Amino acid sequence: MTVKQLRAFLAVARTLSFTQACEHLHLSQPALSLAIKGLEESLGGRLLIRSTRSVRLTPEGESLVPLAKRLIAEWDNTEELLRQRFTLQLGRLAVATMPSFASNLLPPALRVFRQRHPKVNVTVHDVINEQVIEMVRARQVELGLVFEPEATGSLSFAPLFRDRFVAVVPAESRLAERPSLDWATLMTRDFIALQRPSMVRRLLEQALEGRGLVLPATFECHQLATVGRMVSSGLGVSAVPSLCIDQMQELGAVCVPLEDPVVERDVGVLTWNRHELSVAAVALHRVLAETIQTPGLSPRC
Amino acid sequence: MTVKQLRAFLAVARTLSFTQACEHLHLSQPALSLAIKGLEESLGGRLLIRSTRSVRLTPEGESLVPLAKRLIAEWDNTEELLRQRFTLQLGRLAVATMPSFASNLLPPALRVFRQRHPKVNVTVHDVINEQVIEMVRARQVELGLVFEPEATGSLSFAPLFRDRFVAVVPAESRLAERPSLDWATLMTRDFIALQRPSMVRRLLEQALEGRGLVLPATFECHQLATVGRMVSSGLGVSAVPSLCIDQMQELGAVCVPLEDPVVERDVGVLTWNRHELSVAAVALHRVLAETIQTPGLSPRC
DNA sequence: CACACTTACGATATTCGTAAGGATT
DNA sequence: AATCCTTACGAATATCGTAAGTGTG
Repeated sequence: MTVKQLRAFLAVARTLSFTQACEHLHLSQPALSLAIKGLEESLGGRLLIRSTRSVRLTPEGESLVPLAKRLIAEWDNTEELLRQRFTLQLGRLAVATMPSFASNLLPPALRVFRQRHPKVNVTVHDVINEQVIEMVRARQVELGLVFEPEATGSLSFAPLFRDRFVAVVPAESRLAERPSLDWATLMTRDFIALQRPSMVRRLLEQALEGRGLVLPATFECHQLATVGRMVSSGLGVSAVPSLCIDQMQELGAVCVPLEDPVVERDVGVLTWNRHELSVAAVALHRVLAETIQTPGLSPRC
Repeated sequence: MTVKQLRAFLAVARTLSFTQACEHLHLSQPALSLAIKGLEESLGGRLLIRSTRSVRLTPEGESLVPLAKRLIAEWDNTEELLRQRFTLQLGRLAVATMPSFASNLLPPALRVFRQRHPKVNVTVHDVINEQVIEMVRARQVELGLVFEPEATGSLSFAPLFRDRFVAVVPAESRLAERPSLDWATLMTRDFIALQRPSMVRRLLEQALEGRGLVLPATFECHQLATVGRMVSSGLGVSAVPSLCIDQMQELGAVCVPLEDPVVERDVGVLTWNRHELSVAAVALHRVLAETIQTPGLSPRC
């Protein structure tokens, strides 16, 4: 029994005429005859009574009609679903992202993606960096947006841009006018740090440790937005990845290049394996690579 | 997309190996490769990641697995169902029969049928002769067991045997010793008739009308079993189709050939159209033709 | 006799298996 | 080097369409 045969049978059952069914099927009468004959032989009995002048269904044929209808309908649905999924006319995609990326670079990228593929559903998990890695590893998401991990293991990391930490100071501070700052200078002020566990916090600690410096966390909080507000309120200074520059400036803080040491790290896309991504995931990855450019310092007002 | 391709895909998805899948499918590796390739092309994307050393599913492939499983399972079920129906390993059959046939000739025929085709479900509607014809015409049943109707219309009637009415008299009656009876003699006694509407009653009335005789219904009842009991109790005499002989004798009445006029009529199978019967219906028709012989008078004890 | 399905047959397409090729462990 | 999938190619099979055949209304 083949799909073609079932379709042929249904067409004949509907029209009760081989000739008419032929047109629907784009097939010649003899070919249709053979198809029906083949179906009947494969099932072991007659489905249609063909007296040269009329076509009718046998009871067995009659019982096959609803079954065949169902079968063909589900067949077509499945075929169409997969086809849509491949052409991104339909689909679901789950990504995980660290908070700093989620609130800065991701939204515009998603906007572009949405414009290109309006039917694809996207779920964004904004969790801390380590959890992103876990979610990719557990295959809960196809893509993860993270700082490059130390050990990728079975995962693969594709960098999007190199992120460099910048100082965040109150607009009223004298530091805000400097063209650049070094860590020693920055740390003469009260420092507002993210609480552990946080990748940003860890990157800072690791970088300073190499230079014999200690992070003096006068204030600690969870959210970058809070850091920005605290700085702009004059409570102290901080240092954040450059991908947060826009957010910090919107919150009223000023970002200044930070050196000695320069703390930098790749930000990119983490996947289980690049080769077995869904079409939707590949498309989003492409959009990310296209839309994201290294965040830099815009001229201060 | 074809059934073969889906089966091939499922086999590879299960084993995650083309080589192993080949054995299950009885196919060579290259043929399998081409089948998968064809499926992927027809759907417009890759379902499997083949690195020379390992085979894995793409997310789209993964999403296809449960759909394909369902599809193939239903496909096989449908195919098997029809095949069983054709080989009478399964099936349903509805027949209608007039009461006299139901309680006399049908049971042994059904026994044989059941023995040959134990999996076929048979529904027997035992209703009056006219209703049998209606049920066949309405296609509620495939076969009807009736006296030959006056007008078959679009139905076709195939006779099984020619039935001749016999007299039914009490065992103690002097009439019981006669080798045969005529109607005039029989009607000197009280007559026990079936109530209208009844084919048996109608046949009698029609036959006697032609001879200027009138049916003197002293007693009337619905069931043939009651007629038998009433006769054997000495309440009177009756006349029944020969297919009821055994039943009457079991009830203690005596059957005697009846003449002048001889009332006879074909009993047979009524169908909508012989050519579009189910395999099961044809089989039962065949069993009926084989097992049923014209009921006659066995030697009295 | 005209219409509708079936059979016959040659052409085309598809599918299959064998053999060679390529890549990874 | 061994294993596993892919590509190449010739052969077998299946399917299709044209043309002739057959039976019914």
